[in-house]
Amino acid sequence: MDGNPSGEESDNIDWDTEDELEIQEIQNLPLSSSSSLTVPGGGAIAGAGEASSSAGSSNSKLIHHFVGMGFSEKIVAKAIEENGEGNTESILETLLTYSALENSPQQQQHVDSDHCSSEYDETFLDDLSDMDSWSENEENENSLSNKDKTLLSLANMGYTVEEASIAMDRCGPDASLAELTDFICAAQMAKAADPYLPDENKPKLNNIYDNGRQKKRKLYEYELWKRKKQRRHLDEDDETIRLPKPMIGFGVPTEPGQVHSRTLPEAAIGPPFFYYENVALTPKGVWNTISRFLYDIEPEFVDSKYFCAAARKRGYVHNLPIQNRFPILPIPPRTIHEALPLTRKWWPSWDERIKLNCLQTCIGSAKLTERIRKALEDWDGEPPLKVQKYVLDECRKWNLVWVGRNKLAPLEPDEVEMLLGFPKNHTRGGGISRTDRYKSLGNSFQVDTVAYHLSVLKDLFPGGINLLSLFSGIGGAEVALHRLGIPLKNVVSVEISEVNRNIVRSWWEQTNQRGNLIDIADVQQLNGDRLEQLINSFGGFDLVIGGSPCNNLAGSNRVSRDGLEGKDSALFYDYFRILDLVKCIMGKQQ
DNA sequence: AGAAAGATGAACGGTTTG
DNA sequence: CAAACCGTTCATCTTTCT
Repeated sequence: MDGNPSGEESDNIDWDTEDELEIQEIQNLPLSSSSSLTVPGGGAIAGAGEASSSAGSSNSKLIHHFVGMGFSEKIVAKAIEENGEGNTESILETLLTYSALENSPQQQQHVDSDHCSSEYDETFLDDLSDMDSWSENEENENSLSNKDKTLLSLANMGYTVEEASIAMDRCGPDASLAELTDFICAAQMAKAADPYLPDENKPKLNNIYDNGRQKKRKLYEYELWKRKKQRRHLDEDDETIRLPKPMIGFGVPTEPGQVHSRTLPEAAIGPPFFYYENVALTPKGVWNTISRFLYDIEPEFVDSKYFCAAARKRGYVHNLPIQNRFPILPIPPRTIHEALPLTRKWWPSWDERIKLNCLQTCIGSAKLTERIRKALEDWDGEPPLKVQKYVLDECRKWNLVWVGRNKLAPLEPDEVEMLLGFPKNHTRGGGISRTDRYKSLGNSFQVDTVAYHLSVLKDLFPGGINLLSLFSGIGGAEVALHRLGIPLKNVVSVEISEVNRNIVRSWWEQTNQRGNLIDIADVQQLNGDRLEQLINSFGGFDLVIGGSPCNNLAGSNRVSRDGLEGKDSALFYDYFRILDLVKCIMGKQQ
């Protein structure tokens, strides 16, 4: 915008030159070229473990568990041998000791399988020793110096200890967290853009699945967890995020109890605005982690039952203003009767449901509804309480509605579309199966809820917005903005599923959008270069929005509810990575 | 015809919270 | 204790490809 580099003596000029100097000095420091923005994540290490460990026994499961934490299989086996399978706590202690002592060449090789630079080993050792001395201090004193606290915060945000300490040296002891992250980011950007560095030596800003770094991060995380546990043991100060009751966040249109203002942490303030969504009911600690990465913003937990006829408990982390929100009109039906009037005729008085439960990806089977019908037709009028209880439990579990005498049925796809705030037949056609419609819808936003939060953008961007939509799915964010009457100028939409991309594309065409829709299949393709190119072409994103995969967090998952480190839910870290890159690139251009 | 790919239906607990 | 939960996997049936 006002990036006018003419020779006026303003504060800006001073800032700029100083910045450049510092960046240049940084480049001369022995900063490893593999120093990159790193965050912990699921895939790589765990995958390697899966491939190499053989099937079946409880022992191999235990090995796998520790390999997943970032230790090598060899060392894990040794530690288990020494401690026995029973005592996981002491196995971990042993593993940590090993990792500090034994940085054998074999292990290094095992760790850096592919794309690690030659400087990598050095970095790894440095960081480990850094970590050790730090954790020793910790145990001796049982309190953190300010410096350590800052270091810890930076590490938690995904930066390496090395980057963090350089930044702290450079920015001085009084530097704020925001200044430090800006500095690190600037250094990374400068290095990535350095025309004198050969490409292969440039840091990969998007390279978050680097095996070795992940390993280091895992160790670091574990140390953190251990200390947290200790602290909790000392004082019962429970800092896990609690869900509000009623679950109305900063307020909903229909209920009293609005919060009119909040103070965002400095590092959280845009540009760009951002909006992150995921399920509210996660395993413990997940929302703490999400909030910590997303600049310590307090999540807003809202149940969509205040917006439509179905429950949908979700957490939203965003840096949007919260004043003067308004809902999409008309207000959608908010009871089952209003939403599905045809069911009223068959609805028995003993089924007191007013709202549906959360709309999920699977529906009840025909066999189940048939069983229920059989169980009900034995009684004329009201069945005994026992039967009522059975039927109601199944109704709530599967969101069944009454479609005939004694006859229950799951919702039709178009009914789900309506409840979630999508236009009818939004997911229909284009070769998508019924099952996949349910799946895509079950994974989507509730449009009215999200739109209520996004409504504040309408006055701020009367000419429309540039949108970066990650994990777009069937385009809940796009539909919400459109229904709010906010023009969409350039939309970059990242979505892995082809049918979902087709749904969004076809919606885009059918609603006669004037803007430009760019779709990308894989978040991994969105690296610093690509983002910079996109941002340069239309001048930055006004909003970065997305809900990352919840399947490893969601309560319905009986198989792989592995938390934020789960195979898919770990993509949250890509949301953070991309958001932070956008923040950095846009910050730099101003 | 037979293989391959796709669609459908059914069985599968556990964590967290109040 | 009740109540809720953006799900995964496997067998079987159906459709499509060779």
